[in-house]
Amino acid sequence: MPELPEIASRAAQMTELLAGKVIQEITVLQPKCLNIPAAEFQASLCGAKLGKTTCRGKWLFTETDLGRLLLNLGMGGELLLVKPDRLPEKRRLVFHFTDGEALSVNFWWFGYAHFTRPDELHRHEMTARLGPNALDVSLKDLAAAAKTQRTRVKSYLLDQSKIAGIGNAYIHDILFQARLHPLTQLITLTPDQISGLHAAIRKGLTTSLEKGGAFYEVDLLGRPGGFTMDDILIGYKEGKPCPVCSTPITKIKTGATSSYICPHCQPL
DNA sequence: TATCTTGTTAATCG
DNA sequence: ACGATTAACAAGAT
Repeated sequence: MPELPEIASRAAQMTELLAGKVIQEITVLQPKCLNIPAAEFQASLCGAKLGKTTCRGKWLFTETDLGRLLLNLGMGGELLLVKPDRLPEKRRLVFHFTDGEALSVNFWWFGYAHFTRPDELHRHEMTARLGPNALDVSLKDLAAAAKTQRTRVKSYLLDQSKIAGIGNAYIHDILFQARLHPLTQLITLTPDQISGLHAAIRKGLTTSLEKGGAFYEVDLLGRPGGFTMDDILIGYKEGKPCPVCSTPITKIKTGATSSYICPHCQPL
């Protein structure tokens, strides 16, 4: 559940469904996703009472009275609240609660479940450098950054230390709505283009956020998000006509990632 | 079999 | 120092 819309809706749901639960036992099926030895992780969180869950970028932060649980679902994953006899086949970690329910954690590639003690919150390297959530970045902030940051617009948007929460799925439509080629130098943007980009970020993310995230991820109860392919303008629609000018959408390589663009609407 | 992928870090080059 | 690029890492689908 990689990007901000999924993470933010999941955080809200976790607070709603998990706050108040007490961890009784933790099953660790994949120790590699932890930041500390499994035994220490289990000992640290057993007996913890869960508080609210918040998010920053692609990270979920669940507060407990014994420390903080940090989750990053990597390139896709599931958090499922189930009865212990209904656990999914694929799982890396299971939190058993004293009320008889269980939270199963899985990711299909690269994910993290980390723990920090209350006095070490600031020492967590992987989240310490995250920038503000994408929806909290003001037009003024973006304009200021665009004056000094010498990089390509796509690289900038994906840089979690600058803006947190945008990934390589939502970025296609964000750049399309802003009418910008991914490889455009940020520093060359006009004030109009910057305000267009700011609006496109908000539009691209809130549309999905309001629908509970993307269809390819499910919530704690196993329900898929309401943001479907029909809501996507050009992303993953190679060869299909651009909704604005009907030019076929193309897929191009942009560094290590791919980008879907309308070559007519987003010239370099 | 080869290649793709919603993420992040580290190493390397210019 | 900084930006760009590549590889690596715990998988699964096509």
